[in-house]
Amino acid sequence: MKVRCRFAPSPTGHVHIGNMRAAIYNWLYARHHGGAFLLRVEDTDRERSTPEAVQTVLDAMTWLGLDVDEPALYQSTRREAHLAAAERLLQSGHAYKLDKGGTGKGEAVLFRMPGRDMSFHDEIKGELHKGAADLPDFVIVRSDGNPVFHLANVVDDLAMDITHVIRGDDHVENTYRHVALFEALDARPPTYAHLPMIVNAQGKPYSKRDGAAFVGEFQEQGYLAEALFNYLVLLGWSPGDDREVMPRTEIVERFSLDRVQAKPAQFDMKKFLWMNNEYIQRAPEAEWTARFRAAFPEATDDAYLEHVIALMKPRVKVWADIAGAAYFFRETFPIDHDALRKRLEPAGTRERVAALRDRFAALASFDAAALEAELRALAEAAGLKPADLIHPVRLAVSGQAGGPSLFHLLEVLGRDVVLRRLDRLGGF
RNA sequence: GCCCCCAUCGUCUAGAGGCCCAGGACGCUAGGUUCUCAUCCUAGUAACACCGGUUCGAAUCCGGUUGGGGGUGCCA
Repeated sequence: MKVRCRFAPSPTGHVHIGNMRAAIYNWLYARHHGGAFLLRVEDTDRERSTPEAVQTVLDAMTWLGLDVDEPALYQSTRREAHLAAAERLLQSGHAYKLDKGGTGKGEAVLFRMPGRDMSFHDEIKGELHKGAADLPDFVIVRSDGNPVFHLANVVDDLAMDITHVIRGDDHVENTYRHVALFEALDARPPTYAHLPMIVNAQGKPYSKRDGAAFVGEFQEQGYLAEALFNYLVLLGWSPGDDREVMPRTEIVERFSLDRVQAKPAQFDMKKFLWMNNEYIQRAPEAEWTARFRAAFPEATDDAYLEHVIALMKPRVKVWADIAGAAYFFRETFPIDHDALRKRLEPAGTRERVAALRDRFAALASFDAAALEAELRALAEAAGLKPADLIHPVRLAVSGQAGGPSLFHLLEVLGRDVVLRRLDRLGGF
């Protein structure tokens, strides 16, 4: 039988990384087995399930490259099917009406559990059991006539011909109900796999308070989709050897549910940042160019841009870091005043920088080697360490305490810009 | 409270009775490279939760304890 997996989010306006990991695992399982990956939008909460909220889910999936094989099924269109199933269960004696709790709100439809101990196989946790006493009947249609999640979920999985349900740990206990529902509907339940949760440093469910928790935030902050994909896959699964940074094709090839952990995993921002860096450094040149152009529309000189990228690349860990290269393109850029003050402190520094400026102005060729020779010569003549000149010059031209090799930086900026910024030092 | 699940370095994990006085990665620390920052290189640090069994032999099997997580809705 062909594998059919699904991702069934309720659109809330945000896509939590825990949900996205479930989507990724479903996608991987389907792709590994040459099956189908489907999307079901559980949009029965009309308040929150706005078109924008649905679009957020779609965007997140597109960004991470989770392609869907069939048109999405919107649960809100399925109400009649859900109610028909309830009616069928009523007819077959698997359900009954009751004013549960005597609320006076009218009668709800309750599903009659089998009244025996139950068990099911979980691909991650193994054989799970529960006693009949802990499996009470439950509502499948509210007294207001609306179907409940459990009913809708099972009826839709049936309609979509789902073979494997890979979802969060919070659904483990629901699974007994779902299995019973499938059986009462004369259907074979799908295979289940419950993923442990993603937790924070305190072991509690990872939330927005712990940092970026939604897919959209990672995208906005300049992380790479492939890095997030790779990191999320490794959060609870490993291929069994020491491979970590893997191309997607390899992950698809090696993925299996039996290597998924049964315990919660902590999201480690440090390691994710490392992972992101692995990917960003390998990003195609065209991507780097596009990112720089987007950040600095004034970058029109291709050769110049190429030089800047070469200098900045190892210092960019997240696309947002590109903003730190502003001094290459603009005359107004952030200045680290504390560092500048400190570097200008030693007596005579300004004068020596001014002298250096004049020497730079007179240079026959404004290249890194010549600049370095000139600066070192002046430093030696003044009885200083090269660093005593390098730091103030760096602050003067870039506003920053750190950055690319100074002499290459100066060469790329060019004589005019460098001289102007050194002159400007007098104003500080 | 009751039910279910889980338990290897700080973190993510390898390990399915001897290959493990436990391996890799991130982190951290110390060196190296260097004009700074980042990168890079080298080394180091650090774990089988605890107590009992089973066995010639246990991180691996069993029981208990402790700790953690999930569930316990006419929410999803």
